[in-house]
Amino acid sequence: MITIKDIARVAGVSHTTVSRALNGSPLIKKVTRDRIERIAAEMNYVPNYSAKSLVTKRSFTIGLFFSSIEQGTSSSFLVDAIKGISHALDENYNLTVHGIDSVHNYAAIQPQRFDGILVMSQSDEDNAFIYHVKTMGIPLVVLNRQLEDPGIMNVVANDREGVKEALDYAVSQGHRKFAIIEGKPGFKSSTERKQGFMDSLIAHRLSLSPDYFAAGDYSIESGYSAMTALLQLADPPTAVFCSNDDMAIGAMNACYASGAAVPQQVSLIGFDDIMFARYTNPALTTVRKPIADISELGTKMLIQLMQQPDLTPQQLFVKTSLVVRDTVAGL
Amino acid sequence: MITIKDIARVAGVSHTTVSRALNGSPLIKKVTRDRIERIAAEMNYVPNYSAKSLVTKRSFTIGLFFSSIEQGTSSSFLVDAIKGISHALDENYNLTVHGIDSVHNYAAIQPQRFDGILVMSQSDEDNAFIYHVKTMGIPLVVLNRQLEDPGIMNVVANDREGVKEALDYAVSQGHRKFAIIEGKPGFKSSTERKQGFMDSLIAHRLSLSPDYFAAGDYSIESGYSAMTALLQLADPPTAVFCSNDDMAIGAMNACYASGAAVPQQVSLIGFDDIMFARYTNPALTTVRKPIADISELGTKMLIQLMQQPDLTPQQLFVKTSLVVRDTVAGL
DNA sequence: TGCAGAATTGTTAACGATTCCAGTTTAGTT
DNA sequence: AACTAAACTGGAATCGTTAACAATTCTGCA
Repeated sequence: MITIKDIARVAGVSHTTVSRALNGSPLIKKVTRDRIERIAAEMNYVPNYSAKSLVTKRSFTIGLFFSSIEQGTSSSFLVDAIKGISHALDENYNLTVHGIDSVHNYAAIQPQRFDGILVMSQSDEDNAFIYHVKTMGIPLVVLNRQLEDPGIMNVVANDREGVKEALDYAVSQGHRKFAIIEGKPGFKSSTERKQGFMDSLIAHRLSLSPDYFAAGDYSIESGYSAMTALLQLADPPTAVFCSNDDMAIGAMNACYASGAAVPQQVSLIGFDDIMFARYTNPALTTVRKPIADISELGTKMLIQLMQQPDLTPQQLFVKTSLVVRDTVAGL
Repeated sequence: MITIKDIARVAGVSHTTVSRALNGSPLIKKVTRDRIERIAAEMNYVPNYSAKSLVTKRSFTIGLFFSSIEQGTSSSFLVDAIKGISHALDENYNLTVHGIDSVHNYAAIQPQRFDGILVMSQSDEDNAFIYHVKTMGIPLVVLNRQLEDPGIMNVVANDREGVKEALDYAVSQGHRKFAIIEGKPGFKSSTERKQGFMDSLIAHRLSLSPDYFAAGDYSIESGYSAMTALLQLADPPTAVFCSNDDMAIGAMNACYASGAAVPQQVSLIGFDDIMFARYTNPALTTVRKPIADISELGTKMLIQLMQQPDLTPQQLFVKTSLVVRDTVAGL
């Protein structure tokens, strides 16, 4: 294994000079630096990060923690998240991945082990973990789930605006009677999406009938039963916004079961753009939550936070995009 | 930050003794050890892994590399894989995750940085990377994709047996006319699954008509067109085995388009049990590839390999399981 | 030419752990 | 009680790097 001392010997300088040259210190003359860099490259030198860490007290690893490793719904998140993060992350940082629910020993989550932590959060059950990280003083960014606490850096999708845009589109297609299947009660995302739904309807001076607000909890099953109820209304809606894609899939199945044609009879709009949205039959029109972008921006914020820990936490919103497929009919 | 020297001071012993006590050295008297362990726990001591790494030359991190981070199909893999791995992995090991295609500098993949490497492989394009790891002498296990090279530890699903079992089931449901949509030519998995298909048919003395062998390449589109062709046959099959779920989804859409009812007119069997398999309409009967189990077993093998690097590489097969849903009709 | 001050480079000591080798204590035997 | 072997503990070096401080080499100008 090549060390800076080996390079120093070859270059005829001290190992300190080598260290400085390789770390871009301004103390080193350009010719010396160039020569040392060339020699290092020739010798295939790779720095020993353990030694580096030991003295600089930085670990060069950032941790990605995500909720519900035991549940299925988060699966496509993860790849997108990792993609976005590695985009923003320096190549000699390590990204370690953990399920929050498999962290048994909170004491092991320490500043000396993580230079920074990203939490891909999907549920308020993550809060205990989030606050532990915060109290340990580890630079932290929470992704994907909107937090109430303004003291934590938070990057999320602009759900409200995204839903409004989708509804605007449906209005432009001629729809006037809109229903919503709401998300899990108590979740910030549920109220945000509902608000976007109402924003659009109000902007277009459309009526908001109480009958058209159906309860849901983000599960396929709840989408199914909510849709079934909606279809039994005397005057059913022509378009239904489902607060996530899972419920949209449930709703679509309910339509099949009730013999209601999608989209001719009922138009459907989802939210998330999960992988499966493009495979449904017909393919689901939905609002794409840009997980990769959220992750990339979050990582950039984390890096800033690592450099200046006193940076004021912000809440950042990333724009969603409307994915028009085949479940909204023109009237 | 608490170090062993702090503990030594409190315990009135040398830091050497503390190190030994905490690492289970037999040289330390039981009473001394117990006392030191108690003090360490009281002081919330957490070892500094950088220091440990520096002297022991172990990094305490194992790397998970997976192919095609830029493609979608692998998404559900990743969560399952991480789940399985963390099951088998000691809590003070770090698991770092990387996309193979985002590794630009092979030189950074070094023994000093990884105690071991797992490759979740989906394509033979990974081979270059795999051989780099091998030549670097890093303990290595390749998961999910069957390798030709017997010199590399390899854990895969028993595709052949799994397909056979699924076909046996379809036969038991009364089917006699079976078609197959094959996987990507040249892939080991394609031939294995095809072989399982034929094994079952031969065992049941059913005929293998060349018309019933349709080419595919594991893509949704190829499933669609293969199925379309199959439906236009004068004597179409009653059951079609699709070599993966993606093609099964394409095939199902082709059935919709041609007005062939699934499963009444055509029964469909997939392979993989991807997340969406349960969401299709009707829900897809398929062969579950036990990614979590593969990953867990692979990790165990990797740990063994790390302890005794001269262990003879093996090829291990993990049993699949048949997931009966709604796409195979009883005749 | 000589010299101050700037620009470079080098010496040495950390960082927190393990480990070799030596030193001390304890126990067992005579 | 004396001696020896076994059991246990400690001192000091080491891993590869950075960084405080010291030392050296250049500059430019009187």
